[in-house]
Amino acid sequence: MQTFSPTEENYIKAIYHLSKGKETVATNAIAEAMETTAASVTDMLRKLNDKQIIDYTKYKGVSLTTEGRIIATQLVRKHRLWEVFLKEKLGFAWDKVHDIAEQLEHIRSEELTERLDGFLGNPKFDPHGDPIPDAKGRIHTQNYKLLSEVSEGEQVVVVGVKDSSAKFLNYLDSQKIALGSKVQMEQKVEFDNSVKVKIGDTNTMISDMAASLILVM
Amino acid sequence: MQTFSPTEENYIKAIYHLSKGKETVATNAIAEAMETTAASVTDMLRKLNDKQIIDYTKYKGVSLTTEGRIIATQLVRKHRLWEVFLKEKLGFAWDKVHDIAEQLEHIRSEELTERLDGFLGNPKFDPHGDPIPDAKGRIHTQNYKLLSEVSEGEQVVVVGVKDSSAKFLNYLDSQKIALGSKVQMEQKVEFDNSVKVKIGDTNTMISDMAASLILVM
DNA sequence: GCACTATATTAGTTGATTCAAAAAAGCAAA
DNA sequence: TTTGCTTTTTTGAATCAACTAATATAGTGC
Repeated sequence: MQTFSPTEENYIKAIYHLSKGKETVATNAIAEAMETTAASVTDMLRKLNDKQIIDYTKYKGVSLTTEGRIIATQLVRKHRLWEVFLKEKLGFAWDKVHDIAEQLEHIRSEELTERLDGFLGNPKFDPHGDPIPDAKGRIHTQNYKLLSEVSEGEQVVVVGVKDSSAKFLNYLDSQKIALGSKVQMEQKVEFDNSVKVKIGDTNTMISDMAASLILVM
Repeated sequence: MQTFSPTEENYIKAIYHLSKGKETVATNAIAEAMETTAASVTDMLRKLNDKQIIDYTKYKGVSLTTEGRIIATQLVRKHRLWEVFLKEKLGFAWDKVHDIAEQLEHIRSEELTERLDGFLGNPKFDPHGDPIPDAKGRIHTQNYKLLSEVSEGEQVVVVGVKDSSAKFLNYLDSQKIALGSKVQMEQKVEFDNSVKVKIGDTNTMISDMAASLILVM
């Protein structure tokens, strides 16, 4: 299996992020994002094209190949998992985690990534609220919604949280809310957007703040 | 503050480890340790000498300067802290942690190191039993001894453990042994090397296996 | 001083990354 | 379809880190 230098990986990531929405990414767009010149980018594009990471046609922009997309999502996965670790476990402020994660994402060890994921409780979102791809590179944002968005009468299952601090997890514990819990939306209070839900046989009030951090489907 | 490439850092670490006991380290010794040629080493020595990391006199071998020694111990500190993390938190086997720590030790962030240290409970030893330098680079091996080495009648204070797995820490908890606990050695049993100690007002039997993992002074 | 070993120097290679300047391609309006 | 403009590519080269083979020199034990 071929490996990539940190610089190559950063190019791959940049192309991935710039691809959002667009079919192809322009050379100049990459140059701007990487704070370098178009000439350097063209150089790297030829290299990544040879390695079959991108589909590159001169003057026509680039797109990631399937393999390129896998590499990119794995980088994003690692980056965001490390961000969760830095914030939730080491207590870094959420705005300080990015730069260190930028270094940590280049550590090469699949086993490390998977063990870290498990250790963190398979988080679905990083401290900035961005979704974390799973080991296969899938991001399932669209399937999820927030508990605060569920309609009255609807029954849903808890699949994740956007905040995995000890404080919030303890709160969930005390309310008997866990991953996999079946939750029935009983009533939505207009006044403060809090919600009344039924979990098992008991009714519980949950504030809007908490309900906006609980992911369900 | 000047920074160093991973390769430079590896040279510094090698010189540090080869300095054990000796006054100076020979070029060839470094070449062998780094699996390279003496010529490459000489190159790097000149470079590190210019950066004031080592004292280098041609044909006379090298030694680390004070600054070099600080950098080396910080690298060792980071390496061993990450090893503890990988083993105790992520559940890696002790013989698998070295290679990944070899990568992680090059991550640049003092705050990361100090927060990691705190998160791990300021461990004094890595999974191989090697001592972890503190933030100031000090290694206090000589002050410590194992509980199993204490003489009858002696009173000591618990300052660390060599195994910080949940299993062992739970055991210590149940025996009311914590960091800072005063322990009086009552009796050493010759048959199985277990020890009888007094903690507060209560007497407890501790097996040789456990007593050999508890650091006291 | 001789022979041997350790070390240093020289001169050059490789690979990664970058860039300035010039050329080419694409594009769109006249 | 020509012109003018923008974008992109190519060219040619520079830099840097790391390394090495071959050669020269220093140190050391006898």
